[in-house]
Amino acid sequence: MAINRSETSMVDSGHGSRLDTLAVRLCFHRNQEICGQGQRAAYWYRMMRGGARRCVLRPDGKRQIVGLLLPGDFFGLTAGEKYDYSAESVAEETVVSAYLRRSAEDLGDSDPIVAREIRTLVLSVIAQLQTQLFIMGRTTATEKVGSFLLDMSHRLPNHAPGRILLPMSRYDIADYLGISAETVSRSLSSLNQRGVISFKGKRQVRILNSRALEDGYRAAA
Amino acid sequence: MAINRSETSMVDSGHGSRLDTLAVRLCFHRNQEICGQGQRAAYWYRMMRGGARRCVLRPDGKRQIVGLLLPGDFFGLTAGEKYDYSAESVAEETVVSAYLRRSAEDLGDSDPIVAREIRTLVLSVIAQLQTQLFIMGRTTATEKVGSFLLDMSHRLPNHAPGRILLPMSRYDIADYLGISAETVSRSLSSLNQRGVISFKGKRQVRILNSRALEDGYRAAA
DNA sequence: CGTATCATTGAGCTTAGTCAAAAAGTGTGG
DNA sequence: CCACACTTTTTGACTAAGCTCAATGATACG
Repeated sequence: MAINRSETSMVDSGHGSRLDTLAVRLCFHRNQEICGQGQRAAYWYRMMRGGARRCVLRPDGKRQIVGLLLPGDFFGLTAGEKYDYSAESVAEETVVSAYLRRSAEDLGDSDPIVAREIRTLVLSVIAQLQTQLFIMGRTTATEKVGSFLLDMSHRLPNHAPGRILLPMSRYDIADYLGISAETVSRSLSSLNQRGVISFKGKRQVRILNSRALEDGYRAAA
Repeated sequence: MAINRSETSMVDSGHGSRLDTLAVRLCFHRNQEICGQGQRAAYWYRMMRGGARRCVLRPDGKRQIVGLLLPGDFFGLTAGEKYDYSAESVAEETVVSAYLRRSAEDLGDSDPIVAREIRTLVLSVIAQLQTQLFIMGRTTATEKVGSFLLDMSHRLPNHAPGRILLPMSRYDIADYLGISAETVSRSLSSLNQRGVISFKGKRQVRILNSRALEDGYRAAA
């Protein structure tokens, strides 16, 4: 509550979407559950500010992060009746819009324009998931971290180009990329030393050589 | 053409979907391109028989497999105007249904039931992608291969339970899981020796202990 | 029967994970 | 404002997992 520097971005919700008339605004602190795996999927959500991790519980009890939700991202969309993952806020002052699923679908039935809007929105989720698969399919840890940073720089458009303020911890990044937190740290240090990125504090990153990140920069010696 | 033992499955296309009236049937040999990254996305597709790999070309020139398409799977759905990946058949006698995108969307505009059908179909693609992310997020190679086999056994429902006929090569599996082909082979051999799976030939796998695969079987000693 | 592709196995090397500790932030209460 | 506890991040040393290179078996196809 008593945070003055609110550097997280806010999505413009007033772009005239007919769906937005259904939106209800929800606010969360850090590490709060927005929706839970197995619960009835009554709402669709859109991240408006802050961020969240999408996690599933594995049979062996460990949590696995299967996505990061940033401003603009829709989530909680499922074909079945239940959410197939949980979403937990990673930042203070996380704000999401909630759309009652039933209302949204009814609106889609009565209005083809809304139906197309929903379809486009769902297709954008697919595009995001495919990008994530691409990142995770990269071979070395440094490549993954590099692709991750590039993706973040595209999905967090609020700052100056090439400047990123990461809303999540190294541990979240590690679980997201399927590597250890120590390796994330080492990769970042390596990229920093080589002049590919630079830091201001721990969470603010500046990309100096995006080409090197794209090409899958291999640490030589 | 001259293959008598056709062990690939065929999806029942006659479940009364109104979309199916638009379907055009296309047949492919092995390693043929069904749709290409960057081409105009004029069609939606559904795999009916055989299989395909979904690949993207990386900036460094290497291909990366970001998905395997099996009977029942829809693909080629994109928010933008172009396909963001290529699809290449991996089996002989691969059959896909093609739906002219414009027609499908028009039909969705005029018929809310079709609109919901499309939405459900797109949401099922999301579920599939999430499963894939879950598999790729597993830590060890043997866990990935194990999860992969389980996923295949669910997505290839044509055979007796626990029996899988893999339509793709070890190399395709390797690229799909982001590990080397040798490691795939070693993991399979290890699972075989430990009695978790068994082989009949190279491509036909039987799952003997699905629990061990789910739990993320760790090779001890 | 020969050739090409696919699959398995081995040896050595590189990468990343694990365990451990130190350093740098962050928040709280005195 | 400072001391303290707590979390996050970095770094180091060691270990283990998986990659590369290479050779050997299978399998399919002409």
